[in-house]
Formats: sequence, structure tokens, C-alpha cells
Amino acid sequence: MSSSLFPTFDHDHKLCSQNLMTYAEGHCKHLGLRFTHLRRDVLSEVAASHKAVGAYQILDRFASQGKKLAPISVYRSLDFLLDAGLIHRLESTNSYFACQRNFEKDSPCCSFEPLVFLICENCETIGEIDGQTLGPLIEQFVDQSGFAPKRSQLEIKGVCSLCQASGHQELEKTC
Amino acid sequence: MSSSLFPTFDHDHKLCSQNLMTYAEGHCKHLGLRFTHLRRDVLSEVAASHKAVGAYQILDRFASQGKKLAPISVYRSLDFLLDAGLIHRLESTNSYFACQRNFEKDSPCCSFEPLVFLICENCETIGEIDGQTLGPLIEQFVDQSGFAPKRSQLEIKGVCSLCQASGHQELEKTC
DNA sequence: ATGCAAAATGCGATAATGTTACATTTCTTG
DNA sequence: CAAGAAATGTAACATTATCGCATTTTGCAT
Repeated sequence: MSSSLFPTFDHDHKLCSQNLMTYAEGHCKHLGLRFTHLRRDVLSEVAASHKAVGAYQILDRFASQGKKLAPISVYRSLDFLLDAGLIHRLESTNSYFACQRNFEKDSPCCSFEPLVFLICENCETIGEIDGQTLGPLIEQFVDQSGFAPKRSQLEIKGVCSLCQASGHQELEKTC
Repeated sequence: MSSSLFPTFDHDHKLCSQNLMTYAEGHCKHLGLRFTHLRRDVLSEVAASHKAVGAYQILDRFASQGKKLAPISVYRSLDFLLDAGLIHRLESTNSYFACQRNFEKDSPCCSFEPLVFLICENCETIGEIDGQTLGPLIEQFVDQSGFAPKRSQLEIKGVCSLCQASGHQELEKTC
């Protein structure tokens, strides 16, 4: 079985991000990781939308709230969140977004299940797909050459269904 | 049918890169693209190995040959070569390598066939897999949410068969 | 509670990667 | 050959990310 997650236009994002923060809290506690204020604040900014945000965007948002940070502080928090599997990094755009599959799994995305991301080029929303079915298949191809895969990431750019339906006029979407 | 290409330890790399340059020449002529000296030289540097090289590495190599260039010159050539499908960009490491599938296809990698790259974390060699079989499969998953994919790239990190066989002692490989 | 060691954060500088704007040169085509 | 388009040169600058070391906070053993 596989599932595909692409944020819907009308989802309750306040609830969505609240759930995410609660999950992160419990997840860190469970693994003995320190979910500090800074890390919480950074995750909160990343999870504020389903778009990917850059490190300096996060810095700027903090700054506009009167919270002056050095880049390294943000990067350290981002690294922590990446390691904890709470966020992902979009390699093609040097930006970060919250993991949307926490609630589907016991542990965050970390096995040799490829990470699969859908990136809408119109509204910039990021979706995340279950890579469990793709994993063995990829492994099979790769194995032909004796290559032993450890981790992988698939970034797919295109247009989400909502943007298709609306004739590509959804750039206003805020989360 | 699908194929998987991972450069072998003992392949004739001189011939390999010669073939590539010859292909590039003909490919550009065929499409009416200008394969200038600079572009040729940049491709030649990129194709000098099966490792991915950074833009500033290329700059440095030129510099050590007495050829002083500005970053922008290298980036412009890289962009041309990317557009022509002669090289690929490894997003996870901001680096570039020569397309190894020119000879398998009429035209370079550009349809909605995912680009699939194998990256050996030991010797840094890059392999390239035919994504034709994976493409429809991915499309099928993605379509569940109505997402219309345009282009995608899968980067797989692991250990190549040679490095496995040699107990991970192949960092010396030069091409 | 107290003090110690480890972890996290602050702070300043700097490195690595990529781009803008505009001048000059080279190429193509009539 | 002339004119326009394409490519390259040049200098400055923007963006993304890291280093080294000082300071603060936290968890834990006593």
C-alpha cells in the first residue's frame, strides 16, 4: 500500500502545524533529544506553510519579530531538525520544509525508502509521497550494477491538481 | 528494457572522454548550437572524470593552466551544457558531471523520464541509470493526487560494487 | 542543592556558491 | 562588408553556509 500527500487548499493549517509541533515535542522526548526554544521556533517557522523556506528567510522573519540571530544559529537548528527527521531539505532550491509524513510512521523517514517530494512550480506547495513501494523497485534496478544504495531523494517538479484546475492562478496560497 | 551505467574501474577513460567530446560536437552541430572553445574546454574539464566537479574547481583548474576566468564565464558555459543535456547538476552537492547516456538515446535526457544518478560515497564516482521504466511508475503514484509531473531527479547515495569488493579502499580512483 | 561536564547558543569573521549590469568581442547572415 | 545577435570579459555584489572560540544553559552525579 502506498499513499500520497499533497496539502489541500482548504485544510486547517493551524491545526496541521499544531499537530506537527506536538508530534515533534513527543518525538524528541521519546528519543532523548533536546527540543529547545530555538529549535522549536525554527521548526515553527518552517511549518508555517507547505512551501519550502530558505535559512535566510527564517532569519529575516525572526529579525522582523525583533529576534536577531546569526545565520549559524538557524543552520544549527535546521541541522538538528533534519537529523531528527522533522524537516527535509529541498536540494534543488536550498530550502527547507516540514516533514508531512510523521503521522504515517512509527519513526521518521530514515530507512532506504526513497524520500519523494512533489513541488508545484505554480503555488510552490510541497507534497510528500510514500516511497515504500518505489524503494524495492529502485533497489532492484540499482542492484544490477552491484551498487548498494543507502539513501535517496527524488524531487519531482510539476503542477498540482488545484493549480491545474484553476488555470495556474493559485500563487496566492499562503500555506 | 532498462540499463544501468556505472563506470568500471578499468574502462579506457581517454577513449570515453574523447567519444563524449565527439558526440557533443555533433550534437551541437545537429541542433544548431554553438560549441565554442570555452564551452568545449569546460565540458572537457567536467568530462575528465566520473566524479562531479564544482564550478570553482573548474575555475581553479583553468587558473592553474594560466587561464584566468570569472566565475560567471564558467557558470554560463555550465548553463549552456546543462540546457544541451550534455552535463547534469548534482543538486545535493552543487556540482556537475558529464551525461553518460548520450550514446543510448537519440536525444539527451529531457522527457518525463526521471534522471537517476548513483553517487558512490566512497570513491565519488557518479553512475547514471535509465529512468524509462521508473518514469511511468512514478507518474502513476503521483497521479493519485492529480499532480502533473514535468521533470524530476533522483539522487541515490551508497557504495559502488568496486568499493564494496575492495573494502572501501578505492578513493584513489582518478576518473 | 552544588558543582562539573557536555550540549547548546552567541558572536564575529569568512568561505563557498551563484548572479547582475554593462562593456567588448566574436560570429552569422544578408 | 555591415548590422544585429550571440558570446565573452570585467567588476561588483548577492546568497548560502561554515569556522573558531567565548559564553550560557542543561543534565547529572555527588
